[in-house]
Amino acid sequence: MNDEELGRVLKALADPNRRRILELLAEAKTTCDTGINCSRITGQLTVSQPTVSHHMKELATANLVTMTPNGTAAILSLRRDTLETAFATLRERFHLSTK
Amino acid sequence: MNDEELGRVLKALADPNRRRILELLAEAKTTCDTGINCSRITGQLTVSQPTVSHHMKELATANLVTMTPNGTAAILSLRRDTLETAFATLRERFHLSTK
DNA sequence: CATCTATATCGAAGATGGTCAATATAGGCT
DNA sequence: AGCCTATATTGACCATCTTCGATATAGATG
Repeated sequence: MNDEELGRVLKALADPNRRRILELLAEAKTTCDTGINCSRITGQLTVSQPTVSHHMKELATANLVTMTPNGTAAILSLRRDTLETAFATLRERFHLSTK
Repeated sequence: MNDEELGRVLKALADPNRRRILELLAEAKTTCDTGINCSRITGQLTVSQPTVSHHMKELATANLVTMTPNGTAAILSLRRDTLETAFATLRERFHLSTK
């Protein structure tokens, strides 16, 4: 992963609301839910719908979530692979043990 | 690691110049150098000395570097433990495998 | 003490970022 | 067609961030 992509991921992770969104997606996956959409997320946060939409776009641009349109809504899912790649890149750049 | 500390770490990592600083510290350590100080870092980057000083403060606040004063200069070192803790916290929050 | 080198602080400028209300777009349903 | 629900876009506001020049502080050294 190059520095530009890494920067997008880290900038995306730097906001508390975006971290919360990713957390909600992670939880939704493990509870074997039917899936979570933007309006469900808006219900969980204390920010407006346009703000959530903005954050989702940032997360999608950073390849941290995929948004596949499904009718009116969108199926959201966490890109764990991108997180893994980002962590691996950071480990390499900072000479951390690659355990 | 709580969300506030995590936020500081991620925000610190979100800037390219700060990532470069951490990288220089990581390299300095592995090359068994006598150590690197702020002026050496200023020489490697394309930003001014006050800017480097500002970034060092941010990195120190995030516990990503320690700056122990040594005479006129300062001995800088990378806090790998903080990085490890941050990664572990993110892994836990996003339900990634804790390998 | 004077001076040099290293780092920090101040104050300001410009850029970027998070947020909202208002509005637009678009798919599904009656 | 008309409406409802879900998401996106626009435009603006305010806060934060990065950066700089100028200056201050402080330790070392002649």
